[in-house]
Amino acid sequence: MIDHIRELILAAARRAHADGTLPSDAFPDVAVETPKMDNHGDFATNFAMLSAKVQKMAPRRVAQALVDHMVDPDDHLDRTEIAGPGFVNFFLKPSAWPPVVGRVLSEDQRYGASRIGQGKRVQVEFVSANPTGPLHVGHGRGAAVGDAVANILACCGYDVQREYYINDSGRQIRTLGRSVFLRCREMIGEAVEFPEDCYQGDYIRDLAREVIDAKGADFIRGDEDAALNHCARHAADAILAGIRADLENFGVRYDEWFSEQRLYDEGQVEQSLEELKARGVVYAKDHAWWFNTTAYGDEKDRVVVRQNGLTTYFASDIAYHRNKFVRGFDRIIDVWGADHHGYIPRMQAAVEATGHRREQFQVILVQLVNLLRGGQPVAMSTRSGEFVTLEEVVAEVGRDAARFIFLTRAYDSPLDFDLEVAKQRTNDNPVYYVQYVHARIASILRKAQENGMAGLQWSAEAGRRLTEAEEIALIKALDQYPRVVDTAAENLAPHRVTFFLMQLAALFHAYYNKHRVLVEDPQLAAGRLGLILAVQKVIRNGLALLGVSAPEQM
RNA sequence: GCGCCCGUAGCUCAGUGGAUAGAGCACCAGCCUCCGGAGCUGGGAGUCGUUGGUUCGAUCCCAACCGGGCGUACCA
Repeated sequence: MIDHIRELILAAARRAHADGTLPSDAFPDVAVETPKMDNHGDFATNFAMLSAKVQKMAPRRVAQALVDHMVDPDDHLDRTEIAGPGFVNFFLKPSAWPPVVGRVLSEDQRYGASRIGQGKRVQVEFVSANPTGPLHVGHGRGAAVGDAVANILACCGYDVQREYYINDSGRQIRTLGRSVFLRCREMIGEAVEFPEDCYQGDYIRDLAREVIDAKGADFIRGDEDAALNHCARHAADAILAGIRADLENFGVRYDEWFSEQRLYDEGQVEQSLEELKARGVVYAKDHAWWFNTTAYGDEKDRVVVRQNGLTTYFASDIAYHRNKFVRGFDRIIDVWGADHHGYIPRMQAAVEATGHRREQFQVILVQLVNLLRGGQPVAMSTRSGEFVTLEEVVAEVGRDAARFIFLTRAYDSPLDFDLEVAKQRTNDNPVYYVQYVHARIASILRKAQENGMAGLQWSAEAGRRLTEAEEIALIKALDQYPRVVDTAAENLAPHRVTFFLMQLAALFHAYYNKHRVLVEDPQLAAGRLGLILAVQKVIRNGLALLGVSAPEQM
């Protein structure tokens, strides 16, 4: 509907320019909004205020020119008015709204989809936790955000790929191997001092037990390098398998699991460094190689090859992001924990230095999760080994509740996640509030079947019977949904969808409590059944974007 | 010190330059012979951290300051 209003405004402006009322044809981007107050109409535009300067006319006179030239072929407008400093307010006839229901019903699962992505290839890389320990709740938030962003972009016409980057080389894996190896030696009765910089969690002991069971105590006592390597490989493989299982259980499926080691094996790290040396942005100093990231806005240059000849993590990350573009993505999005924000400038430098535009690379910085139980903080520390894993959270509160709650905040806002609240089936817990609408409508539809009302079909005639204020309010909300999805895509902000769904759910519950759907009058019943079916479809579509199920019964 | 994020109702948070700033929770008072009460209706609550600036118009953009979080490795 909003696009329709925009067309009316633009057409009126063109007409006004054609007959000389408006001197300039330099029209601003037509902004149409839905005013907060009912007495400001269903839609309003600030066209006149934005145009005043270029038209050299007072805003209210520009507004008058628009109103005078407004043509309404569909007969949707009840009236227009000029208000305040120069707003043009549009009041629609009630009859303008019901056709929206018909559109939702016919577009069905496609309702809300758009083509703003123009088929551009975009990659969303998320979670990418090092395979040195199980996923925790923070990773869960990143997974929920990344997956939902990918869903939303796909819905808006982007060609989306989901990727997990596996940090399977480097020091952390060696530390992991050493941690397991030392626990092995402990278990076969040797006195060892377990260093603080090793991984402390109980899962390390479990892995050590597996190694001993498979290879025997003599293997641990034998060649130390061989044992260490085996421990590292076994631990990394086992932990990665666990991560994959956790994510699958969380409803996240990746298109690609990309190995860091592969970049080394294929010589891509070396190749990208050589390219950067050739371009003169990587230089030698103090027996190390440095990337001139300050030239791209970083606060200091960064080492890519250390004095000892080993590459840094940054070096492989340069190669990795170069590789992403080589694979043909127009745009790449990384989802990181907020504690990595200091890393952004050097990564932007890498993207630009490898010949791409800064806007082609975006980072979603997800703020931390405060895990609570009954209002009390739950201790979370990887070092002490005391943390609540994603797997445990999902097992306790369920996948749907976890995903929904992760998406009830803007990602740049810290999130309190209370386990007790998350598993409660009360209105403290918004996921059930929304899902309940879907189930309740399903129940009404079942009831309609039983009552022999299944044959009632939506029609324009039935739509004309939808005149109650609550019905118009619901339809207006349905009408806004496609714009909500577009805005969520433009801002990479899934919580917009979450908030919309809670609002739509509230409107439905209010309607339900006030009006009966299954009434005697067949036309009215047909109209109301069509309306609630449309609500159900939008709830389902929206929940799907969030990766949350839409149950028929609860 | 420097950099990034955040300061909005008692609490948790929405609000990507528009008119009189919203929701949930909490608190108080009501609503089930009727399609699912995991629901609904009504009520109070604010110098949008402070001060300047840009603008016809600022919670939103800019600057400075105050307060909180995070980061500031030849770690990953």
